[in-house]
Amino acid sequence: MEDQFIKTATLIGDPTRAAIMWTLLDGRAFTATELAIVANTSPQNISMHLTKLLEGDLLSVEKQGRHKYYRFSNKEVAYAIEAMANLIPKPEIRLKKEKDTYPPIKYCRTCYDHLAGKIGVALTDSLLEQKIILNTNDTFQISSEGEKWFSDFGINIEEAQKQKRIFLKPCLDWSERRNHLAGSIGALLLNKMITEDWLRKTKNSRAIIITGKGEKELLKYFKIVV
Amino acid sequence: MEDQFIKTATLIGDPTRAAIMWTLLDGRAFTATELAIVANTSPQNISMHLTKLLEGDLLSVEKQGRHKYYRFSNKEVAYAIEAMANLIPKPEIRLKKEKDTYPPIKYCRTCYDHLAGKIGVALTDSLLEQKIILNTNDTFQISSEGEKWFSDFGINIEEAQKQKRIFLKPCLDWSERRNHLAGSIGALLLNKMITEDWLRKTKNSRAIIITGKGEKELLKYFKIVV
DNA sequence: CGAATACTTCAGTTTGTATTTAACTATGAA
DNA sequence: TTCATAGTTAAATACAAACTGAAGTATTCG
Repeated sequence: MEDQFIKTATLIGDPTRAAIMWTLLDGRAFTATELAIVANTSPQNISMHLTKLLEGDLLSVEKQGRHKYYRFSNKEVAYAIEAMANLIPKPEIRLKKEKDTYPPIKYCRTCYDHLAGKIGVALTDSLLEQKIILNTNDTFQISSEGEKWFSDFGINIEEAQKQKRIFLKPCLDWSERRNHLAGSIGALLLNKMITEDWLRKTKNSRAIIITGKGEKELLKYFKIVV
Repeated sequence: MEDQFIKTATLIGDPTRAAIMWTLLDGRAFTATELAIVANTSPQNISMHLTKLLEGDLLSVEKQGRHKYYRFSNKEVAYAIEAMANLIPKPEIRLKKEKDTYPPIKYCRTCYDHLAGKIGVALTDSLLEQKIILNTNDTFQISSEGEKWFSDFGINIEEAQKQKRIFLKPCLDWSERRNHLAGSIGALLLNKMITEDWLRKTKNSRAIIITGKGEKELLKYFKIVV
């Protein structure tokens, strides 16, 4: 078992391959050429590395015409890379921006079934600021005003609470190193935004597209600039 | 941020250093010489690698006389290594042992504040088998007999349920790849066993020692052979 | 169809970094 | 004191594995 672990560790621990994994963490699927560009190397070389990652079962491919789309083969891989990203030494000073809107969204992805990425964090911040949810020592709770807010928004909280899965929990986002909403509430919010066509899921990827309607509504409800 | 990630990945991704991390995952603190032995290399070499891991803030040291004890510098490191260990390709066939006791414990460690390692898994299995807890699609629940059992055991469930933290949840163990008890119940069980002197915490490590009394009681209550 | 793009394969070269050899300091035991 | 053990440092060496160049296949597009 030890050698197996060493194999996996050395597989991830090559500069070019680590760059690949880092890029794929964004949730989208990338072509070999795209990965060669971001990893700053030749097509031949990236091809070799991608083969190794495939053999190690860390990635999966899908062929579309003359393109090959690579992405993580399963969520455990994403978890591992996120956990590793979490070990990056923290910057000393965090610049605290005093603005009344949240910074523009660079990308938008789902953390398996709830919203993560910059939008997930911004959304969570906004919910906290509006006191819709409350943070008491890293546990989220819905306030009494929040209960009204969710029902106005069209989400039935009682039903969510009945579900087996954990109702409401924070989930550390690697890119922002801040908590965003997970649990069934996170999933319900995501779902609602998709049915309302604020957001659309993309095929074969964890990435999410923001519609024109979504852009307006996100600004209105959450002061998020897309 | 990308280069930082690459640095971390390559730091872990050297065979000798990966072997070190794998060894330390057990929770105990090891001396440089011990690590050289398990990693199958020379003292000079292990010294070089340990220096790099210290510089990367992945490990911390404590000097005791002429010995230096190395261990993970924080829990995030353990999380990351566990997440990586989770990527190891699963063995095709799982040998299912049909015994009426659980296999001997090789080591015993806490997963931050609940019992993990072989003993944690064996304990959870035993609780499941005795129908003290029930597993319904990867969510644990306490049965009605279980409620009585816990109160007989000296654990007040009602109080635990009032706590903010998640009451009862499974936690995937890297070594056994099986769920064990986390949440407040896991912590309470661990605590109880410590106050009853079945188990003792060791200084400077996540490892746990089983006392003579504990050995008898674990067999009696849970059919666990230590 | 031919030309361009996307990707792969293979053989040869380079290079980064792990390891070895050797000499040194510090602590503990006899 | 003297010897043994624990660990470090520095320079020289070795080597695996990444990379390069050249040539190949497959697909799309005009």
